[in-house]
Amino acid sequence: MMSWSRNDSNRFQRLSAAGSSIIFHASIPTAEAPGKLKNRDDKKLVSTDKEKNQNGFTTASERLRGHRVAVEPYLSPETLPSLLTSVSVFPPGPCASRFIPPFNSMKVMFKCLWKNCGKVLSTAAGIQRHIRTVHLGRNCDSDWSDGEEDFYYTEIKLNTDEGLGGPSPATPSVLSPPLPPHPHPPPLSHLPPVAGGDAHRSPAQNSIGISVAKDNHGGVCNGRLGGGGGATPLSRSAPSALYLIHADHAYQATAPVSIPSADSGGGGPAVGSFTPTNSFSISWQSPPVTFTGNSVSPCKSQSLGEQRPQTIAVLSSPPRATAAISRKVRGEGKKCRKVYGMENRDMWCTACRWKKACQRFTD
DNA sequence: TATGCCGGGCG
DNA sequence: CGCCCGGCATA
Ligand SMILES: [Zn+2]
Repeated sequence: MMSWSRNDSNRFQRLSAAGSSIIFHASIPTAEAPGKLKNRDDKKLVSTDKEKNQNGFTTASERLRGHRVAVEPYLSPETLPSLLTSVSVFPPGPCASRFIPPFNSMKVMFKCLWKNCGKVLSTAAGIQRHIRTVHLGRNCDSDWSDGEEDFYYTEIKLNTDEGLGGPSPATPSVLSPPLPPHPHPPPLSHLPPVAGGDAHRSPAQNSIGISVAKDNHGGVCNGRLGGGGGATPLSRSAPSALYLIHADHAYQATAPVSIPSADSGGGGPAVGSFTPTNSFSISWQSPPVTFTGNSVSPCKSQSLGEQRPQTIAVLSSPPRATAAISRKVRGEGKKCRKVYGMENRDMWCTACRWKKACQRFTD
């Protein structure tokens, strides 16, 4: 007759894994398919619960969980109800840095992210003007800008060697043996295709290119989320993942969601045993923390070559007004235990006696 | 460390 | 079910 109220959806479950990932996508995936993201024109959705379900990254995260990967959402300022989610791809090896490597010959372009546009210009001013006039309908004179255009275009870096021709999404091999030290990381398009392991593909066109690797030698983990429509590894809508996007809105706050590794339980030396079976959710609350480097695995010795994750940013629906829905925050009010004390345990409500959620002092 | 309570085990 | 408790997140 009584049911214990539990906010399972808000609970974090432990995940046994070490590793982190960065999701990237060159444009807001708005195609009509599972996992699609809504453009923020949809202001109605802002701050609503529905909005949260709009973003496919949650889903992506959900799936990543199966591969023991961490997802780090970056929140953009509240004025912009958009979310930058970053997931980095860690190649195997003991030391995975999460900084963007200096690419050889890169050419910076600016791509319009407006749905079905994709116009690419070589100057920021140009793209801004394009967006302002074409998409935002601000014919007004030149200069006026509230900065909104910024969110509809992105800076992309193209490898001039490969050009736009090869629509091969970045799919770092993660199962292959660690590469020898390499002064310069190879161009994205040279990355080997998905090596062994299970390659998961979502039928969605909006799939987010995700490749994951565990930086922990103990476990093997290779997953690829999305990237292809149907059975083809390369979707024509996917090539966007090729770009090394660089969202220059550096003011995002981070809300890192990392997956703790192994077991911390009392006594059991369970290091190395993994059981990725729990549910997973992301808290949109952004702690005052900023980017603090790798939180997953400290670089240990071993002179193996180091590879870096490719980092690309992504826009998605805004969390906004989420101050409340973070993780279960223990209620302030004192409960039976504290009120009556251990010695008067018989005065506690039954729930408290059974170590359940107090039903006498609810908050 | 203390508190709150989820998840699971037992009868 | 009622009841208890390990273990974990949080304060
Ligand atoms: Zn109580």
